[in-house]
Amino acid sequence: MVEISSDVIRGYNDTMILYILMKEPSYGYEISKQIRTISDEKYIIKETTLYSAFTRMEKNGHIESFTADQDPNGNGKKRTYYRITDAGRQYYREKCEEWGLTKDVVEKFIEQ
Amino acid sequence: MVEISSDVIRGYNDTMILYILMKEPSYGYEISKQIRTISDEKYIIKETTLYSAFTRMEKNGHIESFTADQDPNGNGKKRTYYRITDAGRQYYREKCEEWGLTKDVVEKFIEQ
DNA sequence: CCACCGTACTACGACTGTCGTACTATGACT
DNA sequence: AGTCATAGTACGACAGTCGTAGTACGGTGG
Repeated sequence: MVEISSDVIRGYNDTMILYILMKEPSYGYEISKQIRTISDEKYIIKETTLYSAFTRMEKNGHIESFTADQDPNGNGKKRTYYRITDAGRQYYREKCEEWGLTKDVVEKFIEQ
Repeated sequence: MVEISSDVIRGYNDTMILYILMKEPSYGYEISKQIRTISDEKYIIKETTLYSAFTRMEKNGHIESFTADQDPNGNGKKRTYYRITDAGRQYYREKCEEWGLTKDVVEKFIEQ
């Protein structure tokens, strides 16, 4: 049974990051820009929140990091990329399920 | 303009409490039972979370406490009741608006 | 008669995630 | 020469939640 957690955005930052990494590996700056555009500028994740999420998520095994050149010509400049793992995909699916539940619960207490 | 906050359930506990207090003043134990039943047993607020919410909310001016007899016959046993203030009602309305925004944002990152 | 359950809390401390602030470093543009 | 965009790292504060525990009272069951 899906357990409802006590954090939502606080818990859903990880979910947003995973959603982006589902398509292809990416890196911090790019992910933050994507979150901004996908949310229509309504949510701008703080840098520190994002990078501390990476650390946590890598520890949890939801993502893996690797370094790659900034441009394909490979002139030395490196970036840290992240790629979603199977555990991360699994976690994402669970969070999506949990969201349905959470939304239903919260909406019972919301008017309009 | 409504700002999106980073906490949802974490921030919506207060909203749930206010929702209940909109109807009539109530007290801790009763509120916790109502949250459980309204949410169809899907969300059970922890006692410590609830009572620390009361302290915070009274400090914020969203609720007011008063003591009253446990039963109308008034045989000495007292309970701490809480009543919503105008500021609390205002806050509740804002949170409801914010919820619409938050939901839309989160759902852009959710599949299904 | 005593143990336990439901009621109605309070106290304390730990933990987690977020966020403010600040700093580094590079390349492009002006 | 200065500023902006990029791409981060480090550190510490803070808020809200939660585990644990303890108090107190009344009613019910064995």
